Amino acid sequence: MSVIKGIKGVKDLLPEETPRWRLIEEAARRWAGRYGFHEIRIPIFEVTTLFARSIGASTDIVEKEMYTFQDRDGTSLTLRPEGTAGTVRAYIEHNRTAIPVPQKYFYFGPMFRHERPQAGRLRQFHQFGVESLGMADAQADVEVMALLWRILSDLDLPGLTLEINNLGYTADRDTYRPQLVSYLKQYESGLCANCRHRIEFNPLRVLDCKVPECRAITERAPRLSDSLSEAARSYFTRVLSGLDVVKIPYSLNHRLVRGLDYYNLTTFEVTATNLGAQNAVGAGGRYDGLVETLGGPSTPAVGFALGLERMSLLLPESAVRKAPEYVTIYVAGFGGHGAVVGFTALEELRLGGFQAVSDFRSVTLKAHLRQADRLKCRFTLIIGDEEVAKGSAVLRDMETKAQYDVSLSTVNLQIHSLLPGS
RNA sequence: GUGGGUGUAGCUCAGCUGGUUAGAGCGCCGGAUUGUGGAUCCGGAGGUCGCGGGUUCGAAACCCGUCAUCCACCCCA
Repeated sequence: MSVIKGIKGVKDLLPEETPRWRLIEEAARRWAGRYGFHEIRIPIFEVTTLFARSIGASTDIVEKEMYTFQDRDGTSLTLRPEGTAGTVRAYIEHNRTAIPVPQKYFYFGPMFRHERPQAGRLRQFHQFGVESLGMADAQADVEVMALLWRILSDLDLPGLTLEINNLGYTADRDTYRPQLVSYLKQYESGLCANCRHRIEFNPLRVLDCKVPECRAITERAPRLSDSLSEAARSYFTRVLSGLDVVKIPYSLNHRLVRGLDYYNLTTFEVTATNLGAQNAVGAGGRYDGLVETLGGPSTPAVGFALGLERMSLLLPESAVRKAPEYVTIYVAGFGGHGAVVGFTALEELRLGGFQAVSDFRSVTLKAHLRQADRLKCRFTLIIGDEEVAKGSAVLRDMETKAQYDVSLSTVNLQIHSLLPGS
């Protein structure tokens, strides 16, 4: 019989790893709550056009990375490659605009992108994301970046820097783009094949190409910051001074251009020095046009997403708290009667609120105690045929090796009184 | 989609320029201790040597293909 294996780039999280994930999720949840964000749970798949329209039809994500399939009636559906589109869709669909206060959402969940797996890159990966809808104010940008930074600082992830850039308004980019294009065309032959292609479709992306030759050329290219309108400049100034006020460290990166089309004004990215090639831990920005693009009322918005796998990669082992020390009771029931009585005692303990376990394979006391030791149980309740005959059991403290006789009829009560701290 | 590395026991790996019954450590089960754990000693179970073809008297080893996986490009969180 052939063994069925998991899908390429799709990972199982085994019990050894889930504690560190919980740590990360709890930190994100805790800080999101403090900043007034509320959880939203949106579907894992949507109509394909939602992503094509929001992310941008000519982006790599939409062009070649989506898991798209046909529903039985022929409509094209796709597994969400990110969370903003679905959140905004839900926001519009449920008329959340009608709710007066600014809407601030957060979400957790798997995202899907058909890419070649690599360190820190999977086909099913997980994001924590935040969307702040309704506020066209620099303080909303700062708030979101502060939240991002607070979560990462809380987890003590090493080697992080927050990079930030100003993409300006659409009109600003429209005046800048021709300048950049004409400059790039002068040096077209020196650019990599990819960037030569980008001159036509997405010239701004040439700015964050990593090929050294391209970088040398773009180093002296006209800068977007020089084409920005006064409004965009002063907005960005307010963002930066806001970051100073709340003491969030950042570094300006004029090359920072996001891979999704819907961003404007503030864009930011947190990169790690210790992550290999996939060094972006989280990223986001302002996307004032998106709600309208998706058919809603004009609504300013900012958000970000964090990659949970990458955070997990960075989280030092020492940060993962040991699982809380439960008082675990191992029940060693053995012998013809002991096994039966032990099984009922095991259930009684659980009903009484204890964490209790046993190993039903073990037929000797020795084997039972070895299991109790391996499972790091604090106590073992020994019930053999002798104990059954006497109507009692032996409670062994695995650390001190002290043993107590307890009556089978009142095991729970007696254990309670014997436990440390009672 | 394109490169490169790696696939031998549950895990980590050894196996010299091809040589016959494929090994170690850890883990697992049992015994020494016929009802008392962790240490020690002894024993045991567990392997299509990723898969398919080829070369050879002989292949885990060499060749070809294929699959998986990791890393990088690319892209991004």
